[in-house]
Amino acid sequence: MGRRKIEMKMVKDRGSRQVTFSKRRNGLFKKANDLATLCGLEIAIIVFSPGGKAFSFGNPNVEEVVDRYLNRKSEPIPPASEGMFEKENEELIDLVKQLQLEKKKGEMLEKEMKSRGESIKIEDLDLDELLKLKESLERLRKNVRMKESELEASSSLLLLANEPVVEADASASKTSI
Amino acid sequence: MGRRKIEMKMVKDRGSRQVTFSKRRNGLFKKANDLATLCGLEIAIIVFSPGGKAFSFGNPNVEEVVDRYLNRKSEPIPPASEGMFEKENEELIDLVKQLQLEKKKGEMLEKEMKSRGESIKIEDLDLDELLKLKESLERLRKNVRMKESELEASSSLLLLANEPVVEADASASKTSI
DNA sequence: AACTATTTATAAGA
DNA sequence: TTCTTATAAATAGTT
Repeated sequence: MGRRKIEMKMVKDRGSRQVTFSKRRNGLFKKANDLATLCGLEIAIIVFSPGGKAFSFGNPNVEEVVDRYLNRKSEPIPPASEGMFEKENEELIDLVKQLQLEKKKGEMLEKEMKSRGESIKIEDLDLDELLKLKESLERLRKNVRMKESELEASSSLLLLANEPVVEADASASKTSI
Repeated sequence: MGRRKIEMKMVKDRGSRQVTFSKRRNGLFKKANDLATLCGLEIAIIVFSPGGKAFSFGNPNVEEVVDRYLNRKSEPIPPASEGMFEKENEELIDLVKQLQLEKKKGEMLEKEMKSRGESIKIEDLDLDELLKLKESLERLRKNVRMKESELEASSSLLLLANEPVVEADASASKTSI
């Protein structure tokens, strides 16, 4: 589905096959996510890459769907309640406030992480969450930039991301995450 | 993908939802079949229809893929090395990609948030993104926990290595997140 | 189920 | 690898 139609048989070239796999896996997972969203249903995809590595997508998660499938149970997904959103809102507000605090204090988050050293636990949900939010904001940076009329918003996000503003130059256009 | 673009939220009308499900399930399974054919790999999809009925696709079959997925031996975490780091790094990247796929699911939370009139000094667009992100993070939490054992080592490393992002050029090592 | 006007996915290319 | 872009494929609304 691109420049040319391709034969539906195994791609011979190893490199091309890996590229095809990566692209189509992303597309497949997106389709699955769309389906889950549009129809509000449970779905799981498990795929082993040409290299033998397992990739998976699940709504709400792979294990739950697989378990339901293997045990032929059919429990409806509990709908989100009003109270739950209230709770989430409070958490979000706290998160944003924390991030704003980080913005003012500069490298506080990094220092905090370092000071806690090896004893840090993945179970520390707040910190874990902040880290992932930071990661996501890094990705958002690109999208926001695409909207030329919102450069200030971009700046805000960059500040919120608590990262130094690193303008990509010609030789450093590669962005992790 | 048709006469009009549709909102990525649950289709309200039951009939329409069923039609959407049927069409997109066929499309999804075809995509999965194409991927399996082109790349010669194992894949399984399990999905429960809005009516609670199970549909599945598997190459070579669902059971084999699920069994391989559930019984794969958790690979011993190799001693810290650059190679190991990159491997785990990519795994985290995949998780974040899944997070991004799900970030559109925060619509209700978003509206609820706005109705409360909480005035956080960020542009609406940015706030929207943050809200979606927050929802995504909540939904991703389970998956992250599932991967916990695999990611713990790398996560700790990433936390400790939370230096300002260094954009990699051709000669630099890939170290960001 | 079929039909199309559009949107989306993606094979090549850069 | 990431990003374009020309083209193939999927599909929403309709018949």
